[in-house]
Amino acid sequence: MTGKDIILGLLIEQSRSGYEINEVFETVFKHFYKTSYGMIYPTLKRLEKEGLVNKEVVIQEGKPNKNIYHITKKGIKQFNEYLKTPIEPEKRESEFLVRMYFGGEESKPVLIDWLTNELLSVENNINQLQMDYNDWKQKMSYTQVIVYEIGVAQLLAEKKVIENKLYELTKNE
Amino acid sequence: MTGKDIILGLLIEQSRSGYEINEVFETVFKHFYKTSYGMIYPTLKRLEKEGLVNKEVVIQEGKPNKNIYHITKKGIKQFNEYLKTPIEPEKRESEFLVRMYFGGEESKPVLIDWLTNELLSVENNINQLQMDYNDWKQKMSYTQVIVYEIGVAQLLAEKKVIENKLYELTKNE
DNA sequence: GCTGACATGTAAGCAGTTACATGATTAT
DNA sequence: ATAATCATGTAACTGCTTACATGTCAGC
Repeated sequence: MTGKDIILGLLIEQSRSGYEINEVFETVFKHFYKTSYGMIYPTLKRLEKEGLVNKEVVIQEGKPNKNIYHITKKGIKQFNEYLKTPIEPEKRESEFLVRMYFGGEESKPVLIDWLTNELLSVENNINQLQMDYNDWKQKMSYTQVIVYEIGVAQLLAEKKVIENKLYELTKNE
Repeated sequence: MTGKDIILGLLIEQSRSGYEINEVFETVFKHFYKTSYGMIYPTLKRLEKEGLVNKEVVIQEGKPNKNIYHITKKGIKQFNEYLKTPIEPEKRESEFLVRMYFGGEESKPVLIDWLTNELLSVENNINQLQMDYNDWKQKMSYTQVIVYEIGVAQLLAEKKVIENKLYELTKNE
């Protein structure tokens, strides 16, 4: 799975500009895939050259022009080919957990600081996910609800462990 | 955070060979960081050239020789410098969740298949984590127990959601 | 006049991954 | 014989990230 596959999927859902694709990556999607404009624009260009998408220049009032990309038959075919490949195991890189792993010698206040920051970050993610959910739940498919529910459940699980540990670390002071 | 930082951390814990470093990456660690020999050996070589580690060749009976790497003062200093950098947000790439996101048009049997496979994979991860925990809990630091508990909690949370969805999908058949 | 949302791009560099290559020893 | 475990490495490639670069228009 590369950025190309995901962009094709998003363009099958509906025609979009690079900017709009990035908006999708910044809401629900960012909980299981991270990327940047530096990947999106060059990929769209390449996709067009390969005949997998068509570019349409849309002149807007009060806003800069935008390039809307439409999927082609070849693009749909390509995405269906991707769907046949085996699902890769999840890749995860958590610097918070790495630091915790190595943090055995750290003092209580340092651990409390790390855990408190992670708790804040987890709580922000939960809030963002729930806001995204409220905005989009009318349009969400059955499987998208599953994605949302797994995301929230995992964040809540992490939150609970951290809260318990923070309680343990602070109760005797 | 790069592979270099983590290898330095593991060599502060204790002196190890490249092979032994990989063993650590294949147990607890793999739940929050993935890598391969192709990163480990070149990094150890570079670390030695930079004077952050020292190589010792150990001749073994009944096994091939191995290169044990020992951290130097400069290496410890370098690791402490790393510890001062801000913690990067978690990077996650879940192809299962990407497929689910795009899977709105798939038939029930296909969804059941995807969810069942993911459930198996999650259950395997839980079992592996619990086995690692039983093997190492005597030596684990307080913070390593936290890492373990967060890992298990998140996997159990995902398991629960998938089981509920599978029940929903299969009850009316 | 300036901030913020909207909008598109490039180029250098990096931190790996993948595939290949080799070999000893032990257990079956 | 042959599979499994132990053990070390390289070289080509890749897929992105980071930083840079540019610009419009709306609202305050």
